[in-house]
Amino acid sequence: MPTTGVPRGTSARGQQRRQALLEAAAELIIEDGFSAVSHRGIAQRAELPLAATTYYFASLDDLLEQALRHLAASWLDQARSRLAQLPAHLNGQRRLAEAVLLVAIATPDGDERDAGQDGLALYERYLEAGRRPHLRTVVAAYNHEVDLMLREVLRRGGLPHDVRTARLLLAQVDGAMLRALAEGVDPVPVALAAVTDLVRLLSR
Amino acid sequence: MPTTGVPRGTSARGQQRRQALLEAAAELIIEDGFSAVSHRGIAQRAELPLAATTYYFASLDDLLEQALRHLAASWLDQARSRLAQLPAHLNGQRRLAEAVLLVAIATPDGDERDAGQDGLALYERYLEAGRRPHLRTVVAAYNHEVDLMLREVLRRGGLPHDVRTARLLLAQVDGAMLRALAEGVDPVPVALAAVTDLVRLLSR
DNA sequence: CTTGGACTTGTACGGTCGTACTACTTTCGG
DNA sequence: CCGAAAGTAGTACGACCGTACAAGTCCAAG
Repeated sequence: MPTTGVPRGTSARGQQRRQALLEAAAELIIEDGFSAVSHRGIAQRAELPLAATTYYFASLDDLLEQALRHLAASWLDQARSRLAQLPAHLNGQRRLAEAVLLVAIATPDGDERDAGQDGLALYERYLEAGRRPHLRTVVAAYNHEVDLMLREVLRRGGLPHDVRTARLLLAQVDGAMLRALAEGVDPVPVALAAVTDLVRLLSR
Repeated sequence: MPTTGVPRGTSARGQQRRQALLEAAAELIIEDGFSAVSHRGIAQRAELPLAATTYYFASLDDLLEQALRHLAASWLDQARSRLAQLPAHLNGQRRLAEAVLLVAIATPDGDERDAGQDGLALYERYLEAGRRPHLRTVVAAYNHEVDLMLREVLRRGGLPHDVRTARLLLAQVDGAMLRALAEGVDPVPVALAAVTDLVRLLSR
């Protein structure tokens, strides 16, 4: 269903333009943060006129919500493809911890990145959703999917794979990452150490 | 040292006004979020003219940094006073988990609040610090103090009280709180359950 | 070919923003 | 008591913002 009562952008070209705007918005969210995204910024990034942003989307809120949905979907896609590449049995706490990070952190190009600014967007979604109720369902659905994947990782590691444990893992990753990002430390090693500790506790 | 080379607000009245502005800014950060705070909003809240905000502070960034410092200090004060009221021995995993939350979460009026919007500011500091390097030291120092208090709580609970364990606890609280806030769930019970699980793992 | 609706886009409106500036008042050492 | 410095505050400037709108183009149905 379209964003307004009036049909907008139903043609092939229209859908292309919508998509271009959403991707531009997603990039800006990652680079500059949620609150720094504007109609004009999106239009410039997508190389489209300003008015295109108001033609295809009812409001900036609407655009941002759909952009977040787009982001979450691509994050999930990546996490799923990473999970698919993992072996059926994860031996060793270190290997298990690495697998947890692979599905819990959706960095753009794998773990080679230092995730300087990019990681922030991953967590800004929490804040933004807390403030804007209509984003909550998006985040809740995303987190639920991550829970499921983490349970699968736990299962492959021979650990208890109930929901509580999965949530424990995700919260640990989020908390450790966020702290490292805030303190200007490389977040991935910090999160890896934290998750390794937690995995060690779980396998006692 | 003053915020600029020129001495500003050294008089008694000047210091009062500075403080009023900082407190107004802190309240606005908590209520509306970091990015929604403006010179005009602060001035209105403090019942001072707009120009007072630019007279006492070199820039909005400067004002926000000092406001965050003010907030962190008051959070630490509260956490310290709560820690002081705790018994010397914390018996039981539930009691220990509650103690962890008491020092790790600086809600304004204790745990009676549902921490609807207020909790967000606690975590928005992470995001803002990640984006603005000069805020990192503030957050890092705050977190370090919380680490120390959590180690004391662990000690009173008869659990290993090294830094790693304290960081594990804080990350768990932060991750669980943030998720609950984002999903619109009452965050304190969620965090309590998560910390209880972690404490159970630690005391095995 | 015509015509009506979808699509496109330059432009403009009203608003808020950070900050600078200019007068005015208060304070206080000499 | 006075003059300089500090403090105070009203106002203005340029920039950016979300959004509305009118005038244009395009295209398929009649």
